[in-house]
Amino acid sequence: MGKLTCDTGRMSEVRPTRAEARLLQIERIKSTSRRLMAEKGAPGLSLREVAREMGVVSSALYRYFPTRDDLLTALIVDAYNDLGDFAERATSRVPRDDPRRQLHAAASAIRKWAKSNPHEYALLYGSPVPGYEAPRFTVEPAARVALVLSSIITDAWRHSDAEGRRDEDGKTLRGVLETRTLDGVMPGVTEPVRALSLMMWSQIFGCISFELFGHYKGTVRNANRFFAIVVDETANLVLPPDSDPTRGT
Amino acid sequence: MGKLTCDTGRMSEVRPTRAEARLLQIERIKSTSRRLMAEKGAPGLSLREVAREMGVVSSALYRYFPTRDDLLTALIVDAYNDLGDFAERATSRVPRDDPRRQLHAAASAIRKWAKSNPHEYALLYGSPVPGYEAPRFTVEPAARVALVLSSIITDAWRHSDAEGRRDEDGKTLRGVLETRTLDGVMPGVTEPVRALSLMMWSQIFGCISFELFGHYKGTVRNANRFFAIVVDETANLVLPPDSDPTRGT
DNA sequence: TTCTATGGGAGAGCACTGCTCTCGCAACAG
DNA sequence: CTGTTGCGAGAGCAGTGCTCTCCCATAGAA
Repeated sequence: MGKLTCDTGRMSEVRPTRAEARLLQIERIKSTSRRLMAEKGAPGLSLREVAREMGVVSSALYRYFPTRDDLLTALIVDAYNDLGDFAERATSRVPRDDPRRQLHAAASAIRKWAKSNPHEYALLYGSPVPGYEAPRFTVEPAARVALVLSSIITDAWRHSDAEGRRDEDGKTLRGVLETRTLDGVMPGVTEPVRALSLMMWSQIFGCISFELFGHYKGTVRNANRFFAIVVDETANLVLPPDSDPTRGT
Repeated sequence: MGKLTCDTGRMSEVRPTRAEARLLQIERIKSTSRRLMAEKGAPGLSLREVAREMGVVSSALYRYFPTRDDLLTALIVDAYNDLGDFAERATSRVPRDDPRRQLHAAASAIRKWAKSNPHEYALLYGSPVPGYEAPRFTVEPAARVALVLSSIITDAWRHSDAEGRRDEDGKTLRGVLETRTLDGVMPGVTEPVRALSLMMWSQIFGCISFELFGHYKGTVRNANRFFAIVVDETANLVLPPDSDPTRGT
């Protein structure tokens, strides 16, 4: 299907080719779905409504997505990538020698994205759709988001003179983490710091979920500042002690 | 695990009265729904299937729950109470002078409940059903769960000689938390400890959600021990330094 | 006991959903 | 110019939440 006949030397193409039109239509379906999802939420997303909105009959969509779940999967992948991009860009705007501020920037970006795309956030980090098994190719875009946080921590330790916290008796953490994965993602970081990084990861998303899903109602008044405090506290656990440029050494 | 048995307790009457029959039928609807939900998940819960399972026509259910959301709300309230009971009982089995073990017991109980009732957990702490606004009377049962954790911490500080961490400059935490609520729930606990307690709360549920929703796949191998480590680390933040009976003073 | 009001199940029906299938048209390839 | 292929239209199936009407057994009043 993806065969492009490029040797025909076709010049000024006013109309898009079949393959281009297909990609364009896929993009139109996804953006319409995103718009409707923003209004009514992911589980309420209706193929028929998407079609109606596009001025097309519902069965036409099945030419592009064989099932509703496949459309959702495409939206999930896009959302992961969007969030990953957003967090990466926010992080890269902070000087590399200030990992604490980098963490704050990354975490705030994630939270900001979540608050402006609540339904897509819920799709990624809320309850998984029952009976829906995330396909293989969603894990790589999903990992990008976590990678933003982990690489800040890894870099901080790489450029630090401090010794990472060690597993004192050497037994506490044996077999707790998947070393195979983490050796690649957080090279040179001690096991306890890796564990605390995973802890920070779930802490950040736990906070955002609680805020977004309304569990803080009645206890947290200023969610912005509370979130900043939480990030700062967990940063203390995962960053080397000499990592704050303003704070001496 | 805390399953509700609908027992009229009345022996004199062979046939139940109208009111009793009604309560009994409500209980039957809820338990059938719970069973189906355990198989197919909350969003896939179908009134018609519940009715079919009960050997009754679907419209009959509307005599008891005016809408599907009302049935879900009833299930949510029951689930919060069930989880709250379970966590309370687990906590009360640990001596009061060991708050750290109490926290471990409470957190483990919550996690255990979540793993044996994953769909109900998702209903409580996953993405909220879109367009569904949790009614007033769900917040009290919801608060019970958080109360288990917060009262362990409050008790620990009450029976401790240590001074709770103070808000040094007095400005950092001003207006961050809802003092009105927390004064009642965590009396005599300093503001930073309250904030860290909320942090612990979302940390615990964040971990459980990540584990249950599959986000730890590829990074955490032994979730039991990882969870214990996380609880222990956060316990360090919220408990008074002299609170461990085994550790001197 | 008799009468009547009420509660609750049965069943039809409406508008909606995901999904399948067939048909016919238009753009492409050889 | 002649297949082949891609794609939209439309009908149709089984399922959904929910409403409405009908009808009967029961509970309470006379």
